[in-house]
Amino acid sequence: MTARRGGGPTMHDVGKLAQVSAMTVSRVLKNDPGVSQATRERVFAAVDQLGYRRNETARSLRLGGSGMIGLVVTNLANPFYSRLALGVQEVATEYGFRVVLSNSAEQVEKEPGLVDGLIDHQVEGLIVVPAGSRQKHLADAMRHVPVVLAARPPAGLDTDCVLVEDFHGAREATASLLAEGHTRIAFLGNPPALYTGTERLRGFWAAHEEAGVEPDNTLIRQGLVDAATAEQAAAELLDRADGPTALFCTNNRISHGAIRALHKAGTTIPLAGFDDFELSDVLGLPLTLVSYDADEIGRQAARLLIDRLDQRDGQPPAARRVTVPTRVIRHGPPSAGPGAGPRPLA
Amino acid sequence: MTARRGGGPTMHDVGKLAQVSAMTVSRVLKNDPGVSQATRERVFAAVDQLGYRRNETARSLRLGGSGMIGLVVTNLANPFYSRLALGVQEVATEYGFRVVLSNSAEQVEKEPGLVDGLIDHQVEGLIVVPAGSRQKHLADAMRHVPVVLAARPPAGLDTDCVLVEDFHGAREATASLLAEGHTRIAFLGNPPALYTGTERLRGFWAAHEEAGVEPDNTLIRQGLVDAATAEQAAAELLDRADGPTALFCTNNRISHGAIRALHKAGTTIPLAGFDDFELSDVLGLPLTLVSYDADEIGRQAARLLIDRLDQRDGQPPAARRVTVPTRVIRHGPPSAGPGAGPRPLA
DNA sequence: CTGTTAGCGCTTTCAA
DNA sequence: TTGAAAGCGCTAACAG
Repeated sequence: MTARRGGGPTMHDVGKLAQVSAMTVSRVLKNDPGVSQATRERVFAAVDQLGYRRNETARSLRLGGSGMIGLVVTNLANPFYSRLALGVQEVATEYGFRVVLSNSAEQVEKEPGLVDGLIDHQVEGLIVVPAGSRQKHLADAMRHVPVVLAARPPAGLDTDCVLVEDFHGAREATASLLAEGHTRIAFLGNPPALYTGTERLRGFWAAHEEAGVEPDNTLIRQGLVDAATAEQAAAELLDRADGPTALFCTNNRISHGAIRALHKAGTTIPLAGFDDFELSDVLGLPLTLVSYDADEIGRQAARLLIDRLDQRDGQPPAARRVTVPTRVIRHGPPSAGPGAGPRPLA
Repeated sequence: MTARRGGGPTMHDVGKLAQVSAMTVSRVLKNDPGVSQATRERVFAAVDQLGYRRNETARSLRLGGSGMIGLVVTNLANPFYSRLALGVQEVATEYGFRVVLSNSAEQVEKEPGLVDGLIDHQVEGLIVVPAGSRQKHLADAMRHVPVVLAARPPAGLDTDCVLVEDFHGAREATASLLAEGHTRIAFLGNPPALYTGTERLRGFWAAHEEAGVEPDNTLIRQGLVDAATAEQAAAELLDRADGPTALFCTNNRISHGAIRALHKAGTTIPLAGFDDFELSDVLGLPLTLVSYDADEIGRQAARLLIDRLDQRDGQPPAARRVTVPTRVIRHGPPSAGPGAGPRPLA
């Protein structure tokens, strides 16, 4: 077992050196106006000399609040989450809160433990991007602190959330493919248990209905969890004689897998999908991407949470739902339309 | 100002319900063997009923150790840092430590504040990827807790660090370009104040010397801080009549900028650089990338730190330096060599 | 303007 | 096997 360190100087030590009580040191450090300038200076001198740092742990205990909010995400390596984290941090800092980040590293089953851990460490609130569809651990968490969901709606919980225009974005991007004349568009999606998955499928479907095109069910693949599974699914579809003339991908990792499949097959067909990504514009592929501001999701979530913290004494406000807009981006060569069929790469 | 929450049930409350003292509750929760089975069960029942969670803040205060280590990075959106963070977390968890992540969001001047904040929150040790070359704040930090540096060496500090084979990797990648006959290779690098910058330039230079090629100083651009500045620098070089026949980039963001410049110029020449990146293999560009395991940097750093924490009572060990190996990866079409000159894109 | 007292929730130590 | 007392470092509330 690892030894724990005892500790450095305390306010008492500082006080002794500055010839005042610990209480006065506390006042000086808190910028309490009721301290003479002379004393103030002596205290600061003592602080410097001892290299004293106030113990926030003791402070939290005494004050009954840690000044921390917890953020739980699945995968920081995905820019979506790291941008979201930046947004949370930006707003939290502004309001004097510190953010403690927890990363479930793609393991859904770790999420409840992370949430509990954060609560044990006295975070005053939580922002969570739930990895799975089970939210019981979040209901438990809500017994202790306010919880705000990001990018996923609550399932049986009465709390705030920040969502992307999933339906709208998917419909718009799909419609753009349909407008180019594509009628055989493959859908590559994450597990239907995820809200974003079903919602984006709904948008995909709605665009078809509006265009009077019947979607081909055999071109719909859900349950893709990462770039590798997406690549395989895409490869299988591309291999079919009656394969798709365009692809729709529900997130950046799935797009990556699909792009890799296209590359390996040595062909290309138009691809639409959620999430813009780095270098998407230099791939030279016909891409239609649904882009949105992940930072903004984080900022909004932080605002909702802090607002709830401010209201802690009064009536808890009714659950709110904030939506972050999407916009469609076009990259690469203009689509040749479905007639051209799969195009060999240059 | 934000109200602070009072608090949920305490051990005292649990004890009252289970008809034991708080002390016994503490023992049960700690798995202390000296408690009767019957009592144990009553306590657990009370814990469940109240939804009790042990207050880690109070615990830390009493124990004189928080069980947390701090990690400071500049930019979580860069996969290098998020992978590193994963590695740290992996090892820390294994040893029962929690990781508190702090992100300076590219603002070098925020780093000292983050470090101080973590110390105030009683982290038992720190892992830092220093953003700049000034390390005075780290010297201050070392007065309180052990500090391990990742990806940068200490400058005037006596402490452990984990480094990449910067020199070796740069030399090897450059050598591969030289072997293809290139003699006019541009160097696009980050500010020389950063260790990785100068070290990678040294490798670049050494490869030239070994090949008997005189590097052209006018092709060397240092001080590039992001993709945008790199893009501009690359564009300027490509625009010259006596421009380079190949590029060397010192990190992923600079590579991204250079690739975009190539794309906009509508030409391509071989590019070598540090850091592999997503979709590098489907760009269809002749790339020579120096790849390494960022997770492993994090893991090693965590090991060094935890080892130091274990030795806290005894003699502090001498500063150690661990190196993580690099390997060179080739992507895209075989280089046509310098004779071919800039090649129009397909 | 400054100090004393008490206690945040927990655990170590000592006693029963 | 269990409990009482003391105190980790800090600060609100009350003196002086």
